[in-house]
Amino acid sequence: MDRQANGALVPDVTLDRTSPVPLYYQVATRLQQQIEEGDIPVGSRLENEVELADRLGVSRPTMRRAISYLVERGMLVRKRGVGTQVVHPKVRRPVELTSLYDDLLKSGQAPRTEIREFEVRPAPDQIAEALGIPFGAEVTWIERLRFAGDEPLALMHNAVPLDVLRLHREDLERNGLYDLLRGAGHVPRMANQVVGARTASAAEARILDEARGAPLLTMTRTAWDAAGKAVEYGSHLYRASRYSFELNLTS
Amino acid sequence: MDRQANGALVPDVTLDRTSPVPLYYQVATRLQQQIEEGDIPVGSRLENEVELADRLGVSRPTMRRAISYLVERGMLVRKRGVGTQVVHPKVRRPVELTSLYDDLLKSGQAPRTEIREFEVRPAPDQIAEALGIPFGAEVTWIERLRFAGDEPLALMHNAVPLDVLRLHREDLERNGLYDLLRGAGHVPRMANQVVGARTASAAEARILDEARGAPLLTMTRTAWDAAGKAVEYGSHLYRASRYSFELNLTS
DNA sequence: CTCCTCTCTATGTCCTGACAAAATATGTCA
DNA sequence: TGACATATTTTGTCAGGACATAGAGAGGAG
Repeated sequence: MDRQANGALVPDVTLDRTSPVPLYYQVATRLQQQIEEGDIPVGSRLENEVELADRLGVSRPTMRRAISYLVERGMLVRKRGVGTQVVHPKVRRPVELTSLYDDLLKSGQAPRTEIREFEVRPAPDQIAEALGIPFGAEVTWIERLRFAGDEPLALMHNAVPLDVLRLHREDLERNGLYDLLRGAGHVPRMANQVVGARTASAAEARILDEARGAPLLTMTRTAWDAAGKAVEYGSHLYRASRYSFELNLTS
Repeated sequence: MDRQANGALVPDVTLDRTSPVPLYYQVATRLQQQIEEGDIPVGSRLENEVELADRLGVSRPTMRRAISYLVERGMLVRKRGVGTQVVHPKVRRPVELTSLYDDLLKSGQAPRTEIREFEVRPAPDQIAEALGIPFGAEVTWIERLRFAGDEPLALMHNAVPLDVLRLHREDLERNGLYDLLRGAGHVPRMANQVVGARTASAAEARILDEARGAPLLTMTRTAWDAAGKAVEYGSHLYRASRYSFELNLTS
């Protein structure tokens, strides 16, 4: 019924209409696989939407939605009147919102964290403003030192509003802050970051095992969940000799 | 016909069906205005899709597309079975891909650029690899010093493949590099950036009017156009005392 | 031979209609 | 009164059709 013998054999259609996972998503995933495996070479044009939809046995809107999904992720490019092309694989991931902990985990280095300070106290005005909470409202204030292997990598300061998450020191020793936030249902979804640089003070140098005057990367961030509620403020110092930020931007 | 007297007055419907600008976009723009002007308060729930569509005289898919557009831009949040909410205004712009020149223009400071070097020459291997062009292929190589007001701000090095754009020194003196790229039809759409820090060498310090050993922000970037073609490689140095990167991340 | 126009193709926009699923509100029964 | 089942509301998914519009190439006129 949904198979046509138009010369070439139709590759196994793996769509499952009884599955709870949306059709358009199944189609998109299937397309993505074919692209990543090289079945559809980089730079080549896809079949046109109508034929593709026909061949897979879905409607054109569904097909379009699948393609749109991959276009938004930077994998395909559409041109009206021309067709849809596969773009260079080098640029396929948009910016991600990860914590240093996640970054280290992915790169295979064993992250270790030393909690140097942990207390509940009123937020300084500047931080209260960044978080959008009343002046003087209480937050959990944390100072942590992050190691990669044996060497210190970053000195991190965080403030978490009490009504977002009631932090415990033991949890923080085992998990990254972002994991805990996610677990509490406050998934960080948007963030504003400012990245700068300065030289290390004597105290900072001692903690980070650097020379005084060594260059440091600074990063301050406020993160919000999907509902727009501020869930975390952070002000971090990274050893520039050991760390840099990598970003993939789009648009 | 398309106006109903259901208690409150229907605000002037500004949709123009003869206009070439898509209906869904007109609707989205209109919604965005109402949100930004506070007509629809932060945190409040929108009318449901069906009623909204009815009231504006468009179909539900069109209405959905308009809403989806604003959801993707981080302005609205949808929850099935609940409704659509306006999120906090603080987090509404995704990452943007701009050049320093654009940044300065927007912030009202008069940007000035001094071209210190300008030549066509074979790309160093490292840069050729970043651009994905053959080793030894020729590029336009530029060194520029960027001023904000009277003070130097950044020392910038760029490489542009010859087949992307045949640069002229005079053009570059009047326009930002990204403007020129856009004008040539190679709109930068994706980029990979690495941000780090180091201290200034004696030569760099002299050029940037800093003390030797002063902290500098480093940024190297490769940018691609929509078709995945690499259009620019850049390696820049910023005075940390005068500049920092601001990023808005999502997801 | 060059330039214009026309046609063909592919994506872009928009509609109507329908059912599914999640979250909340309501109602019923013990 | 309280807990469970049910109804309602709202977004999510999907179909199929219609017309608009941009890009590219073919063909004809000068």
